[in-house]
Amino acid sequence: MERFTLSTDQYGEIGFGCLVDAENRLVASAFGPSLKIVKAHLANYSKKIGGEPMPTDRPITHEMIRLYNGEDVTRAISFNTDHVSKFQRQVYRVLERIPKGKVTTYGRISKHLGSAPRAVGGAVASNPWPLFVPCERVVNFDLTIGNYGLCGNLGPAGTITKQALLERERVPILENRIDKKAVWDPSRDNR
DNA sequence: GGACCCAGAATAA
DNA sequence: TTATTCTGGGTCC
Repeated sequence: MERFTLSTDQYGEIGFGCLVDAENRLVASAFGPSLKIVKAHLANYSKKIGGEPMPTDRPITHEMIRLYNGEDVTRAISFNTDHVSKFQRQVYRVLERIPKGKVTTYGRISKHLGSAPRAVGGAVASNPWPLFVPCERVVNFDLTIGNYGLCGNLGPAGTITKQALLERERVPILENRIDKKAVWDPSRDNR
């Protein structure tokens, strides 16, 4: 049984939480409409991968709130990737390269990786590090916002949250649709 | 292996 | 523009 620390924070109505391992690597993060939901979600995740969370305070949730507000983190975050598949890691590596203020589509990522859009959708949906890995920057082929899961729950609240996040990152949005100018292609820009 | 899942894409109207 | 159909690939048992 691995030991993790669970730190949580409240910012306005929103609850934030981070699961961190003994080496100070981020195992998972979550945010949602209440602290209770976030705690339950992370406790459940921890159980799934065979860990035991101990509550503590860590400044990492402050970094999370910065990201939520469309700001940058103040230090490098290292991730514990032990519990995600190889394919997921490939997808997340692409997500991390999406510049702030830009978006890409499931189809573009799948073409870049030689995979299928729905498979990418599945991988993005199971992103353990929302906000730290910017899964909100992936939208539908037709540039509508698409879905966003809050603690694993899909629904209108997720889409509203996703749009708000993108707006704070200064992604141009015209009537529920991303401006074409903001589209970034993983195959064209190999920084 | 095989069944089932997916936060998509393409097509038709 | 919406509704329907078709996908391929990943994951879990």
